[in-house]
Amino acid sequence: MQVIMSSSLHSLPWSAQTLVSNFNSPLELKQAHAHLIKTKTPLSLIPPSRIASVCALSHLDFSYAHRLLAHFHQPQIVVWNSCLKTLAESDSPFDAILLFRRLREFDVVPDSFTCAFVLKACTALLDDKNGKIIHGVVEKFGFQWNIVLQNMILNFYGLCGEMSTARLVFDKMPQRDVVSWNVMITHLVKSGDFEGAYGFFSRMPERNVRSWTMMISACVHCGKPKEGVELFMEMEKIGVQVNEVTVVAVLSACADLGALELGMRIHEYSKRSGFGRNVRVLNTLIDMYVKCGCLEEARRVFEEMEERTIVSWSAMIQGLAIHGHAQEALRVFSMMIEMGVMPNGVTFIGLLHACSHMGLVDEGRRFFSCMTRDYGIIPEIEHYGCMVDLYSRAGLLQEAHEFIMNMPIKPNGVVWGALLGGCKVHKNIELAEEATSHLAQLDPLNDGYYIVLSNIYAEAERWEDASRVRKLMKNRGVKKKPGCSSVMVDGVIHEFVAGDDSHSQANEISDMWEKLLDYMKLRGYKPDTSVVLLDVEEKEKEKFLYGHSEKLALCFGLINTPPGSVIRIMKNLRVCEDCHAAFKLISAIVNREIVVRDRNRFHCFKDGACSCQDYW
DNA sequence: CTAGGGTTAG
Repeated sequence: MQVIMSSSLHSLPWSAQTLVSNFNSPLELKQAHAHLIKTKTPLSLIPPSRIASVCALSHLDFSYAHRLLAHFHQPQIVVWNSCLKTLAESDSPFDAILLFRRLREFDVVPDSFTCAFVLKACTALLDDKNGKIIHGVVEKFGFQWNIVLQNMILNFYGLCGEMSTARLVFDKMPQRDVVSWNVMITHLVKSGDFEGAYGFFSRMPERNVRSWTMMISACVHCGKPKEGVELFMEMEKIGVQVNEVTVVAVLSACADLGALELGMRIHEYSKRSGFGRNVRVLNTLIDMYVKCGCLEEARRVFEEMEERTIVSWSAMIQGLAIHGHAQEALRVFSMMIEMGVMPNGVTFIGLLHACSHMGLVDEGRRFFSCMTRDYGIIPEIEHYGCMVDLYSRAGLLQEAHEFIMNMPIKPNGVVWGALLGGCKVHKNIELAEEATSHLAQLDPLNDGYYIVLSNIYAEAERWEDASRVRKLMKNRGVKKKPGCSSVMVDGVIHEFVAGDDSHSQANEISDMWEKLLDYMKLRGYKPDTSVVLLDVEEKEKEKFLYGHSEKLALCFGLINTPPGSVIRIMKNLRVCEDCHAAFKLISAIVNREIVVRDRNRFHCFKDGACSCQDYW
C-alpha cells in the first residue's frame, strides 16, 4: 500500500539523503533500503528508475529489484524499460534478454518499448531465436500497429539473412512508412538482389533522401554507376535536397564512370553547401579525381584537408600508385608514419601496388615483411596477389611461382592471373601453362586468360596450340569481350567499340588516322601486328589493329577538341602494345597530353613518353 | 526505439 508521504528527501539527515539518492552498487542500495525501513520513511523516496538499473547493471538478482519496485504506484514497466534500454545499448546486450525473461516470470506486462529494447539487443547479437520470441510477443499483445517496432522486426530479419520472413512481415504490416520500404531495400541489396531492391524502390509511394541515396549507392556497389548517376539527375530534377551522404554515393559513381565534369560540378556544389569539409566527402573526392585522371586535383584536395583519416592517406597512396608515381607514394607513406598515423591492410595494398607497377622489387619485399613485423597486419589474398604481380612483372617468374607454392592461403584466380601476365611479358610457356591449368578451375569464364595464353603461343609461332586454346574457349562458351573506349567531348561521352565504322564521323576519323600514320612512320612506327590473334594476312591484321577502340576514340577527340587541351580516354580492357607505342608518338606529333585509363592503371602520354615508363 | 556514406591486388 502506498503511504501518503509527509516526509521528503530534504527532511532526512544529509548522510541518509546521500545514501538514498546516490547509491551506485547493490550494497549501497540495500543499505538505503534498510535505512528507510529503520526510520519508517516511505520507500518511494528511492528513485525507482535507479533501482532496476543498479540491480541489472551489477547483475544483482532481479527479484530483489522487483520486490522493491512492487512498493511503487507508478507503472513499473517504465522502470524496467529504462533498464532494458541501458542493457541493450551496453556491451553485454544478452543481459537485456535475461532481464526480459525475469520480467516475464514476474508477470510484468511488456509494452511496445519493452519489445523495442529487447529486439535491439537481439539485433546486436543476431540472436534469431530470441528475436522470434519477441516477434511473437509483439503479435500477442497487438503491437503490430506500431510501425517503428514493425520496422525493427523487418531490420532484424534482414540482418539475420531471413529475407523471406522479412518479406512476409512486410506484406502483413497493416501500415507502412518510408522507413519500412527503405529497410527492405537495404537488405535486398545486401542479399545481392539488386533487381528486387529496384522493384521496391520504384513501387514506393513516397521517397526521402535516404531512399534515393541508398539506391544510388546500391547501383555503384552492383557495378551500375551509370544508373546511379541517372538517379542523381532525376533527384535534382524533382528537387530533392541532397546531403553529404548522397554526394559520397554519386561521387563514387563518377569515379567508376570517369565522369570528371559531373564530379567537378558536385565538388563545387559541396563547397557551396557547406559539407565540402566532411572527411568522407573529401576522401571520395580524392578517389574520384584519381580515377578520372586528375592527379593534380586529387593532390590538392588531399593537401588542403584539415583532418585526414587512414582512408585519406590510403586513397592518396593508391592514387599515386595507379598513376605510376611510386616514389611519391612511398614518400607520402613515410610522411604518414612520421605523423603517427597507423597504416592498415589497405594502405599496404596501395604501397605494394606502387612497387609492382614500377618494378621496385626490394622495396616491395621490405614492405611485405614489415607490415606484419612492425604493424601486426596479417597479409591477405590481395597482398599475396601484389607480391606475385611484383615478381612476375619484374621477370622473377621462378620466385613468383615459389612464392605461390609457399602461400599459407589458397591462391585465387587473380594470383595465378598475375603470374600468367608475367609469363606473357617474359615469354615463359611452361609456367603459363601451369597458371592456366589452375585458372581453368578457378575462373573458367574469364575471357582474358584464354586470350593471353593464346597470345603467348602465337608469339612463339605455336599456331596449333593457339587455335586449340581458342577452340577450348568456344567450347566453354566464353566470348572475347570487345574493346570499348570512350572520350568526353563538350560534356558528352562518346563510345567506340573496336572495329566499328558506323560512326557519323567515321570518314573524318579514318582520315585523321591516315594523316597521323604518315607522321608516325616518319618517326619509325611499325605496326605491331602480333597483338592481333586472328590467323589472317598481314594487311588484314593491320586493319584490325587500326580499328582498336582507343585509336578511334583518340582520333575523334583530336578532331573535336581545341588544340592543346588534354584528351581523356577510358578503356574497358588493357591498352595493347601497339596502341601504347602509337599514343606515345602521337602525343609528340600533335603536342597534346593524352590520359588513358585502362582496366588497371593510367597511362599519361606526353612529349613522346608515357608516365608508366613502359613498365606495365 | 527503425533505414543510407570513403581507400582494396590482374
